[in-house]
Amino acid sequence: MRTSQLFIPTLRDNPGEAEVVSHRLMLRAGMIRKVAAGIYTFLPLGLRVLKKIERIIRQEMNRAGAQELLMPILSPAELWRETGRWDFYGKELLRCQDRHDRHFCFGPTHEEVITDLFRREVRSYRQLPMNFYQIQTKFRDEIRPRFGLMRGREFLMKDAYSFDADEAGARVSYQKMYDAYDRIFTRCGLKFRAVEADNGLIGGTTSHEFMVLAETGEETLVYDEEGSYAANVERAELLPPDQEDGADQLPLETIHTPGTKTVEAVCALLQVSPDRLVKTLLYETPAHEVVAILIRGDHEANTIKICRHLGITEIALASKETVAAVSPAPLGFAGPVGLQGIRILADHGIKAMRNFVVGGNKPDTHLKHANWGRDFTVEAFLDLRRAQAGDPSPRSDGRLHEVQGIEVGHVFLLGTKYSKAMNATVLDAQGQEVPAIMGCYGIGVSRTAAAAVEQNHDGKGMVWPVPIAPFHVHLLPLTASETVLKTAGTLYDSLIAEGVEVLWDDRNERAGVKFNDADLIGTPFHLIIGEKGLAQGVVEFKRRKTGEVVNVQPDAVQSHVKGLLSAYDLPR
RNA sequence: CGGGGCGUAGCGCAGCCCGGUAGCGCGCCUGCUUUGGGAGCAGGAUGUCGGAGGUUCAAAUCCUCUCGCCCCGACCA
Repeated sequence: MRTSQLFIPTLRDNPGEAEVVSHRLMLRAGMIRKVAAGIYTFLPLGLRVLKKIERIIRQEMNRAGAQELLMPILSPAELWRETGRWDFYGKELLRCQDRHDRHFCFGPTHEEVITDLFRREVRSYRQLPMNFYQIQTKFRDEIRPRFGLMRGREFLMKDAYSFDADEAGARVSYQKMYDAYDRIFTRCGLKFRAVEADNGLIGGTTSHEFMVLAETGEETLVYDEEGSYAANVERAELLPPDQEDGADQLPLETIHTPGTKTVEAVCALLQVSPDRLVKTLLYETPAHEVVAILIRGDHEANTIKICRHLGITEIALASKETVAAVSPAPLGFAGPVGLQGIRILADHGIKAMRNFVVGGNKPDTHLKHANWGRDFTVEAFLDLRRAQAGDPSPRSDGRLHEVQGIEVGHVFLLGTKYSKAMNATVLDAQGQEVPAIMGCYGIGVSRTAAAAVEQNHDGKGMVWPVPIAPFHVHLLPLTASETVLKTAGTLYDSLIAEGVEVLWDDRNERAGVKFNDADLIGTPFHLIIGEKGLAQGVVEFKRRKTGEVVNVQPDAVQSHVKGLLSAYDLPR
């Protein structure tokens, strides 16, 4: 493709609207343009990347036995009412009405639509397993779209849904998808990690997230170097301590600690380390129950774990007013000793502690040498805190490490949540009607493109992994001289004939402009043709990622490129 | 939804405090020269100053309302 025939409006300056690197570079490289908050047009170059990713996904989904179909963007309210999600999904579900005042929504996901299809068409366990997928535009009316393609409202997603007659079959279907995802992101040329994840509101029992590793990722993952455990930090399990502190219990001491509201301040004043302190966090449930959570001073509470233990979906730190109603202590001085009428749950790290410091449950007071059991009663010791680097792995003798990631895929074993709600059943071998066991599997296609940039860029621009690069080779004739143009034309034709995707910068621009645009666009290989090289009978091949340059004779270019590309499993 | 910031030429910005000719750089158009890391010279085009009201002889500038965008938080497959 010639640059003169491809709309690539590159920008020299950083657009003011973009903060994160993928957003900035994709705008600058002329890949995307914003239409409204979280809504983008893909320009030709950006679309080529999406299509590459799509091709890899299609191949691997098909190989895994899934069948492609295409569902509508709009779906009728009735289906969503059946599962209760018409109300439950909240404002993220963008709704509209047609001319007959019938209610519809823009699909944020398609469990309802696919389950409706399934129940109408499939009768017998003999037809299973089945797995349907589509690559389609989704709409989620996010509270705050941001970071360009990373969290758009309209985005391209691959979603798949598996149906099985029994749990064992469902696990096989799940594993197939897990393996397919592993191949997909590997083939995309991305560094990623699959981690155990929280099922959240979608329900079900098992889920894994596929995370592209990037410092700018919003998600935090923990893993042990043995490879035995990797999880989203919000999910990461921590085992109870295996031994308790056997020290003698010392007498409780009251200490005057005016103005020391933070863990740091208390530790500085009392000359103790934070791991000798227990903080008392007062949370309020949606039903206005106040719960005290005890966490070691150097640890952080994990609200998702707290919610799971309490069997609720959301919880927030109690307001000043609520705190005042249950404790005479102002914020910063809450403590478990003498706390009346509310549940006290402790992270199991507390179980190993003796003679620790707690808030005094009254103004300007802390207590030293507090002990659970003697000074206050804990309803239960549970896993309530957020994992952090250095914590012991729950599956090995190793320690956990932390790394940032971008969620690009999520696989769920759903169970029967949707099939039961919508009465999607098949007859099993005994002639009994059983609800289908479902799984659902998503890949954010446009987000994968953005994540690839977050992971692969430098000061000059993007550095695309070869399999998803918009082009393989960027052909850069540096002058308009006859020999240079002739060589460029010949090489272009010979590479195109071999199926190599070449972007030929045929603009009458100076070398610097072409180099800078090429670096910005980030095509993996630059084929540079200049007078200097031709005088010595060579053209130059530059690898974008390393800047490494090799001279090649024009005759040898075709085989050289074939050699370079043969190292990759390219989508066809 | 809470907090913060920003809307002035295609892009990046200045001007606003202290009201009085709408500017700079890049880009764009024409011509000539130039051509290995964002060229030079000469000439040229481009603005409902986000929108609506108000104050004023006079509003990009002051006031009120509104719309949009970005960032932080809450939230999130």
